[in-house]
Formats: sequence, C-alpha cells, structure tokens
Amino acid sequence: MPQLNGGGGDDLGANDEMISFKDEGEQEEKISENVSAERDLDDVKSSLVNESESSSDSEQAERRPQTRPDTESYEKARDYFSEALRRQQDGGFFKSPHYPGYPFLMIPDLTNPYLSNGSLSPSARTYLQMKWPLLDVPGSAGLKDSRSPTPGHLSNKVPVVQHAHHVHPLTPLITYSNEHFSPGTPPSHLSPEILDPKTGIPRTPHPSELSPYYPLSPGAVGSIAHPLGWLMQQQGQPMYSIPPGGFRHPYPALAMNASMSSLVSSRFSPHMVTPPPHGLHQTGIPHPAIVSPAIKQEPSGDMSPSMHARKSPVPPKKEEDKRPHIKKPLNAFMLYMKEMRAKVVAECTLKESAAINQILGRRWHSLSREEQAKYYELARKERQLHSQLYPGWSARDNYGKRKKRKRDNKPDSKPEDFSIRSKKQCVQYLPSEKMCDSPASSHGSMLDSPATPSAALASPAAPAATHSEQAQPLSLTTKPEGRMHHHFSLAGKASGSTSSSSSSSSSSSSSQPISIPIGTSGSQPTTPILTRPIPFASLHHSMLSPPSPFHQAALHSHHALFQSQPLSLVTKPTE
DNA sequence: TTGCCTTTGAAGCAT
DNA sequence: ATGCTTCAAAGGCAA
Repeated sequence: MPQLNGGGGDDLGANDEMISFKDEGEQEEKISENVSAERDLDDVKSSLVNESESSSDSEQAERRPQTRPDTESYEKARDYFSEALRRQQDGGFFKSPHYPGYPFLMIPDLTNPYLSNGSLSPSARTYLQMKWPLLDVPGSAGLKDSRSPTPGHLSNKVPVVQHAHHVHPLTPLITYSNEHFSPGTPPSHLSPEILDPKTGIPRTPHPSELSPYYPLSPGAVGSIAHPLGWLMQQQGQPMYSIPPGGFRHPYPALAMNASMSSLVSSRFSPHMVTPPPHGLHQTGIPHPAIVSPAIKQEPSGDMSPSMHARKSPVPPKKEEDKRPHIKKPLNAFMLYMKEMRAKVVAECTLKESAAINQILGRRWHSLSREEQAKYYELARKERQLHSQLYPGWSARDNYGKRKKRKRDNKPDSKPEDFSIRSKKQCVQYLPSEKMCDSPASSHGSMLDSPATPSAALASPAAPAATHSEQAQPLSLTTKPEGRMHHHFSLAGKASGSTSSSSSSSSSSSSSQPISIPIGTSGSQPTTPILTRPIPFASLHHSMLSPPSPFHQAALHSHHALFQSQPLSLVTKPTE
C-alpha cells in the first residue's frame, strides 16, 4: 500500500519506470542498471566531455579497454558487486543492517523506521548492494591506508574498506568528519586544536571560541564525533588513519547522543566526558563537522597523521576565523549521493563528480517516496545531531568561507563566458537521458522530496511511510512537467544560470526553454531555470499535520502552476 | 594551486 | 511571505 505508485497511474509514467526498476527490479536493475548506468554515464560523459569527442566508439573504448589502474579496481568492484548481487538475491545480505551506520545513530531509535524495519525497502536493498560490494572489494583495500585498521577489526563484518572514493554508507551521519580525518588530521589528542583554515596549522582555540561550537568540553566534543566518522573517513580518504582502538568506543556514546539527542542529553555528557582511552577517537577526535580547510588539502601522504599535525606549531593565526569550520549537515540528497556515488562509480569508469551527480540526481528522483523518506529522515537526524553538537552554529557561519561561487563571476561573466562554460550543456544530454533513470527525474520527486522531509519532521518514524504513501500518488500526478520543481534556486546559482543561459542560447532556447523533454527525455536541464511554483517548505510547515489533504492540495497547486507556467525559464541574467 | 562543474536540499538573507 | 543565494560532497578538469 505504501506504494501506490504501483498503481501509479499515468503520472507515474516516469516514475513507474523507476519504481518498477527498483522494486523487484532491483535485481534486474542491477543488471540493467549497469547497462543503463553506463549509458547514462556515457551520455553524461559525452555531454560533459563535450562535443569534441562524441563518438560512441570512443566512449566504449574508454570504458572498457582502458585499463586504468582505477578502472581495474572498479572492475573488480564490479565483479564483487555481481557476486554481491547474487548473494543478496539469496538474501544473505539483507540480513545485515541496512545502514550499518545508522545503527549507531539510530540505536536509540530502534523503532526508527530505518532500522526498525527489518524489511528493507527496495532502496535499502539497493544501498546494501552498493555498499557491500564495494566494501568487500579486496582491491579497494589496497587503496586504503594500510594503517587503517583491518576491516574486520573495525567492524565486525562490515568491511570498512572501500574504494577511496567510496564512502561508507553510513557516512552520512558522519559526514561532518570527512575532511577532518584526512591524513593530515591531527592526532586525536590534539583534537582540541583547531587547524587554521588558511594555514592548516593546528592551533589551540580559545575556550571562548569553542564554547559556542562546542557546547561540550573540547574533549567531549571529540567523543562526540560520529563513530562512523572514522570509518567513513577512511573510506573516503585513504589516508587518515583510524585509530585502531578509537573506533569502537565512541560509537556507543555517539549513538546515544545522536539519536537520543534531546532525550539523552543528560547521558550524553557523561559519555563524552569520558576520557579517551587512547586519546584519540573518543575525545581526541574533533567532530567531523568541524573541518579545517587546510586539512583537506593535506597530502594524504604517508606520514602518520599524527605526526604531521603536530608538526606544525601552530602559529595561531586566529584572525579571521578562529572558529573551526563547521560544516553544514548533509541534506537528504547529499546523503544519498554519498552512498550511491560509490555504486555509480563502480558501475562505470566515469569519475567526474559532475557527471555522476547528474546521474545521482536522476536516480534520486526515481526513488520511491519511501526510499527518499529514509534519507530525509536521516538528514533530519543529522541536522538534529548537528544542532545539538553545535548549538550556536548557523549556516550563515559558513557563508563566504567556501571560495566564492561563480556568483562572483557572474557579474563578470558575460554572454561570452557562457559559451565558454557551456562546456557542459545539460541540454545535450537531456535527450540521452531518456533512458535514464529518470525522466521523472526532475519533476515528480521534487514535490515529494520536500514533502517527505516535512512529513518526516512531523513524525520521524511513521510519517515517512505514511507520507510516502500519500506522496506517491501525488507525485504521480505531478510528475512531468514538473521538472520544474527543481531547484529553481539554481537560477540563483550562477553556474547554473550561466550555463543555462548559454545552453539555452546555444540550443536556442531561451525562447523555448521548454524544449526540454519534459517527460521522458529530459531530465533536468540544468540550464533552464525554472521558476518555483510553490515553496514547499512553507506548505509543509503549515500543513504538517494534514498529510494527505495537504499533499493533494500541494500537488494541485503545483500542478496548476506547472501547467500554467510549466517551465518558466528564467534566464538568469547575470548580475 | 585554486576553483568550476553538477546535483538536491536546507538555511539565511534580501526584498 | 516570497525569492534568491550560499553551502554541503566529490573528484576530474581547466586556468
């Protein structure tokens, strides 16, 4: 029932494909997925790569024959993957926790839908599939830092080792940590130290600095770090070493904290406070979210991180921002990306994030509400955790830290620039996407997604499911033209806008923005900027409680909007 | 070496 | 209240 989609109806059209895909199709999906994925990738790639080389031949050549070192590993991964699939089919894999990581956070919430349900939603399976295979990959081990604890060691069974690019499924929760743990990362005991963003040199923060961000004592904070963080980290970044011991301990604590958050808060402290055994992980580790840019850049070198970090005396540069850079919590899609990226990467040789992200975006849309709901909830939890960890933090703190986006360029960039940038015109691949996952891509999900989250918020566990049910139908309706739902904010994004304009212009579309194949073919043209019909958020907020009615209403409105002005392309004038 | 590209979502800011 | 902007991850690529 949850998935009305089955009945989906017309709208599903797009969705249908996807859904079917996922559901039982998973197995098939895998198979087909590989194919499709490759195609998608190829398409994307070609598009991205650009016009210059478009020949399919070349593509193929690229794919297979090339035996890049990476490729090999990927290949292996694939093999494993296949095996994994088979196994899964057998059911073996399912047993393991869907989200290995979740448990940590969610432990408190055993009831939590994610975990609780033994049954994995199709998507969940997917996750596993992806994850496991990768995890298993022996070859990948090589990638990882030798120092990293052996997989077995780390987790019972969960092979933590992944391809360098692969992120542990759990990562999401840990996300904060990624960079943190980079090789250069200071030893845990140093945790209190904060690297200077610019220099990368560790410095000791003033208490005052910390206070806002670290409600807990610094040490405490370290303990807070997401347990998985370590795992994740290393996965992502081969180098940073995971303290062998560090790992486990923290988890429990973390788990409690994270999920329990408010409830457990009291407990929380005690755990945190606990002195770290080795000094590392528990206390020593800075929360993942706190990142110093410098760290990232550190060459993953070989040096043991600890040595490194400490090396630099830390000339406190405190000036500008003393505050450690606390990253934003990942949103649902980002979490999804983290998980799936590995899979996508494994499926094809493509490594470009841009291309991969496009694919992921499509897939995201193709996910069923339930599946998406999971991520939304996860994201919600993550935000919650984040807020707890960093009560004073606000997204705005990070504003301006990230280099500037193109936005800066925008002004500069004139039409000409567009052409330049146009390198990736989305439009190009739109057509190709056809197959892809998602025609639906843009449209339907948009509605859902927002909805879901809200629902989730309303009631963490239940809502998701419920919501999904309702959402699905709705989404169905919405579907198509909807692409627009997309983040129109893109308009805002300079890049998007610019490119879009360029693309549109190139394709001639400013006038016909909609040239985009709405339903099937098109996925989202990044280029065209659509106007957003209704702020979902607002709707949700207001209507959290009444799900169905609300959704419908929302849909309708969306629909209406869409139809009325389905895609209004906004060419984003560069400012 | 740095930033772009690309995706969606969340949050903040501006109007 | 609405819309726009920035940032989150990630990794190849371009300048």
